[in-house]
Amino acid sequence: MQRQKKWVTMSDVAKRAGVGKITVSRALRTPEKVNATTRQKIKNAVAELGYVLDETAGALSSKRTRTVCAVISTLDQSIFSTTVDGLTDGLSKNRMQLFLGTANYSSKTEEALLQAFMGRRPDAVVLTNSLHTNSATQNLIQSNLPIFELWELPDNPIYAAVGFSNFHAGRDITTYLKARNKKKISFIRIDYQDECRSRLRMESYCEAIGEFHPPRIIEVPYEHGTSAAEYGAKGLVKILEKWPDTDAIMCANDSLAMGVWCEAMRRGISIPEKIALTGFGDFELAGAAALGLTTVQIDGYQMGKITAELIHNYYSGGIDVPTITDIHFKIIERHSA
Amino acid sequence: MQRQKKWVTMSDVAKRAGVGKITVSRALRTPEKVNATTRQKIKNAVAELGYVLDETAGALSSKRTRTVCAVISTLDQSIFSTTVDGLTDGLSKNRMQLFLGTANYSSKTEEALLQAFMGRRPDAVVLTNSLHTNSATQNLIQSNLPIFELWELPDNPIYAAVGFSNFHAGRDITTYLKARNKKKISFIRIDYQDECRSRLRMESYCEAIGEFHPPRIIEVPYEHGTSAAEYGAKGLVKILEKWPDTDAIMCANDSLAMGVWCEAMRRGISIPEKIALTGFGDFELAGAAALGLTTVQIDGYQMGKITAELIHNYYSGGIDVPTITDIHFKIIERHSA
DNA sequence: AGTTCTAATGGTATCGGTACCATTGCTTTC
DNA sequence: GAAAGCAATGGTACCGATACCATTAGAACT
Repeated sequence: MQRQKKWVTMSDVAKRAGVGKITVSRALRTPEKVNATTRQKIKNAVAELGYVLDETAGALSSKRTRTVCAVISTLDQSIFSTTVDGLTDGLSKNRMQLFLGTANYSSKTEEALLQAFMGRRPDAVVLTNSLHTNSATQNLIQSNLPIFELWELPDNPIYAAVGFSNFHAGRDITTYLKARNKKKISFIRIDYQDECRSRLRMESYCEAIGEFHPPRIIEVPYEHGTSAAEYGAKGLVKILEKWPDTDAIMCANDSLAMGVWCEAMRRGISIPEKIALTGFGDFELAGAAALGLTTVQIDGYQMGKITAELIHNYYSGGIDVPTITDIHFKIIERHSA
Repeated sequence: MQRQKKWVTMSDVAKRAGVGKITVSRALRTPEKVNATTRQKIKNAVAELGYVLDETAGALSSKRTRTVCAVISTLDQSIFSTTVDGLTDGLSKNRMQLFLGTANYSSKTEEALLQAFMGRRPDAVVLTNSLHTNSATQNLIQSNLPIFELWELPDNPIYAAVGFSNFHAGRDITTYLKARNKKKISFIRIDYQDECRSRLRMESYCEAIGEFHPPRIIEVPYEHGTSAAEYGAKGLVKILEKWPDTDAIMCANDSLAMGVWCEAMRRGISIPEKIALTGFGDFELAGAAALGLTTVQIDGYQMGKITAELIHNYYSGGIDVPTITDIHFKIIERHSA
């Protein structure tokens, strides 16, 4: 254990500038309330001493930590990374910072993480896992904090939701394929523990397929270490076995679609002539320079940024936070379907 | 601005359990120093009141915030996401939490972010950007905090580095291709602002190519909104124009390689028969089920986890933190080269 | 019995800021 | 000219934990 640096304190700055420390506080927090000359003196003292305001102490007395805790499912190869970028960017504009934790699609882990995070007394909580344990939900409600659920629009948000309708997304993609005269549409998804968003899209696929033909669903439970592309490749094989007349495949995400695409290439199955293919997420690999995948685009960065702004509004007064903020989705038409 | 919840305090718990509040503190921090029956009474009181220890206050008096600040280049589609997962997982084991910020490959932004982060009085700082402004470096040194530079092994780390040799990685991949009897090897990279890691790999490519043939390098400055795959696709076109006899392409990352791969498919260029292809990073898309790309694998998760442990060691006493921790890399041989 | 030691517990000061209220001096208003 | 208003500043009491030292009681040893 090494020595701790002795930090310069606000009193040091005050002494140096020849003012009271409360004036220093004001000069840093609400400069407009301090006379210009005084402000300059303080500014100089701060620079000379290399003072950095201690948010830790400020948080304790003001009861505002200016922190937000985010629990996300995973960062690895996931749709949530842009959202985190948007969050951190948006928060830093308002001198707020983000605590990050990953729950690996487990609501049990999420609960433990939230417990730990509550000790940080955040000003807001952001969640991307769709399912929470009862106990976690109770604690969140009792905390009386603004809780933001992202990437979906639940019927009863704990506090507020910023996202889009997964149900509509699944429906629209199905409709899109039907409109392209596809007759036999299959669906592939990975069944992550405690995740229900791609299930929603599956349900809407079923509804949109309706009387058209019985649903054709490949659903594989997630196992650690197996890549989505692998599931996709295997999924295609299964589909060809079970339903050889399939002429369109909807994938629950772009990584799955990549697996399907590559396996199709290997087998000489042309896309979209023989089988049309759609994904979800509009990952980099979906772009025209790569797979050219028809997919659903969601602006994850914007979702994070908007959430940061809503949090700011919540504490700025006057502005009510909407329970539901729909950022919508967009079907990006490329040459795979 | 909404009402704040009145949190239960340690004194409330102490009163309920009929002990002094310092005993409550001990029961929670160092349970072994408290009598079993007392501990149980306190445990009950905590449960009944739903008490959550306020780390904010604890940090102020103990001068240990149990937080770590990480500034990463970007999360989006990047190699750093697994590292962040590893960090958060590793830290939470020791009741520590991670503050995250993204610097978008700009050392100016990194500097601003670090300034803000210093206000949080972290116990350690983690950086993935390779270049820092002078002022940022000075501040970091003066902070006297353990600073961890990741994903590389600089000659003079500010405090400590956890990573691998980018130079060796570039060299080994070049040697690998030469050993496969490749005669004309080109290299593609994106020139990000304030980033020098892929440049290191490029330099070692030049060195390893040596007298073999003049270096063949395609280097494109990064522009926001353009995907790596797009650069890859365009890069292949340029290479075919400038050096039609190229029989191997080294890409500075797997996303670039995907662009090359897809463009090659479109043009009917067979990989690896006509042109061998290598990437860097071993992203999901490189896997056997997808592109089957020969690439360099780095265990980013482990890098984060190890860093978390080093931070813990630093504060646990006794154990010295090594200046350099080499986690190595591995060439994964698949069918693209 | 007296001394020493240890385990268990508590009292008080303190960490470094901000909230709240008070004060000062000057301008404005009727 | 007195009252009221306002801008600028400061004093003091906290916020909710932990550090540090003190205290107590009983065990162990001489």
